[in-house]
Amino acid sequence: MAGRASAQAALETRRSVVKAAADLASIEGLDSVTIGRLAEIVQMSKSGVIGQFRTKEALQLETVELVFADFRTRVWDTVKRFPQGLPRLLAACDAWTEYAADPGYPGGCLMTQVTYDYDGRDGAVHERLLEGRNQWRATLRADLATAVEAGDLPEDTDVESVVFGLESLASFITPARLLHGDMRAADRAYQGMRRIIGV
Amino acid sequence: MAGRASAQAALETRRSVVKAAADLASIEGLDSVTIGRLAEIVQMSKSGVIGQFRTKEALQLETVELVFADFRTRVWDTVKRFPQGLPRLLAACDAWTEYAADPGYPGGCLMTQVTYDYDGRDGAVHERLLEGRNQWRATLRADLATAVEAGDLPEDTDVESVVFGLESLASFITPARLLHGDMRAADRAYQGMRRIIGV
DNA sequence: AGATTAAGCGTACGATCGTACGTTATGCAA
DNA sequence: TTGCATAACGTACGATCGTACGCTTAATCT
Repeated sequence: MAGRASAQAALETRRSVVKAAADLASIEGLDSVTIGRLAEIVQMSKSGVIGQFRTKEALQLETVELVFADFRTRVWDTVKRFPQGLPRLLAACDAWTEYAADPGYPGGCLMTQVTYDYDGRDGAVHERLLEGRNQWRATLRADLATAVEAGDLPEDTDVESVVFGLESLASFITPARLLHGDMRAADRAYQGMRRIIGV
Repeated sequence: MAGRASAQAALETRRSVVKAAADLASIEGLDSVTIGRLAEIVQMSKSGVIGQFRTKEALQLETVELVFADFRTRVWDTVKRFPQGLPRLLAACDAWTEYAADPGYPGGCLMTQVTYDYDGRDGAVHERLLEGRNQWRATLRADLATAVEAGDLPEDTDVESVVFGLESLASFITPARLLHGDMRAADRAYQGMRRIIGV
């Protein structure tokens, strides 16, 4: 059996490949994902796999896009209706830690994995990652600023350092679970976030 | 010029290879370090490089050993003379964040890199990493327990969650520096640690 | 219906991977 | 001085890497 030219089927293929790439990347890192192993997983030929993306970097970028989409769905969409400020911030911390603890990938939170993998490299993936994270940071900053204006947080709150703290705590959930077997990592992270915020 | 059988020279070779491996690993991760590229860096043949270690995993393990040795020197040795309890804990946080911000490797703190790289994998590196980190966690716990006993910290301090918070904050210094260009990451981490500890 | 487009396959390529092997040259002990 | 241990070399191996190319086949469009 050879190729079928249905555009819909092709889209499904793309998705299955990207999903497999994300699963693999969550364990071993995005850049040890290999066309050959992907082909084996989705039961296709190497050329069939790469043909969808033309280049490996394009596949990696699409995988990163999936990560952001997941994060948006699981975290951002669940809190965007909260009133901006402290309520939304706390809801975000809750959804965030819960997502990091159960991201739906076998090797843990892919957002975390990709962040630590590409922080020190150059290239399109690094750039896209930075952009995506900055978007999230901006909403955190906005909520913090609103909370300060509303008087829910002290006037001298160091917004930038609080953002740093929140990102730190969320990012350590995966290694705490996988390395130390800490099954309460999400709770600890949320608890820490409240201390960092000061509430 | 061919081999010289001086044991001392061989030791120097080992060290230069491991050092190069650590430098490379700090940027791209320990397991994308390649015998061939190491050989190129230290100006030796591939067989000369691997001959020192027999297998690549042994080289990786020795690299991890270097990481722990560095951490011990830069962090532990500078605080071990402090009185156990809150004083030593705070001194440790100071040395720890400073180390993470300036670890002496081009791609950032190698301890962090290896942790996030091998947390979800099996094998000897994972095992050794876990053991080494647990050792450090034990001293943190000891200082926290002593601080509680001494009345420097509240009775209901959740030791395990505090340890989680400290590790989180220290581990985010590298990505904050490399990804977001945050040059005050170490300060933010130290500041966050004090909030987590509650002092 | 026939023509066009594209999905997926098979094969091949040059590189590079980790490792094994035998050789050469050196330092140290007997 | 002779002999042994070993550092480092060169070469070779089978695998796998990412990518390029042409082919077959099926869906879509005129």
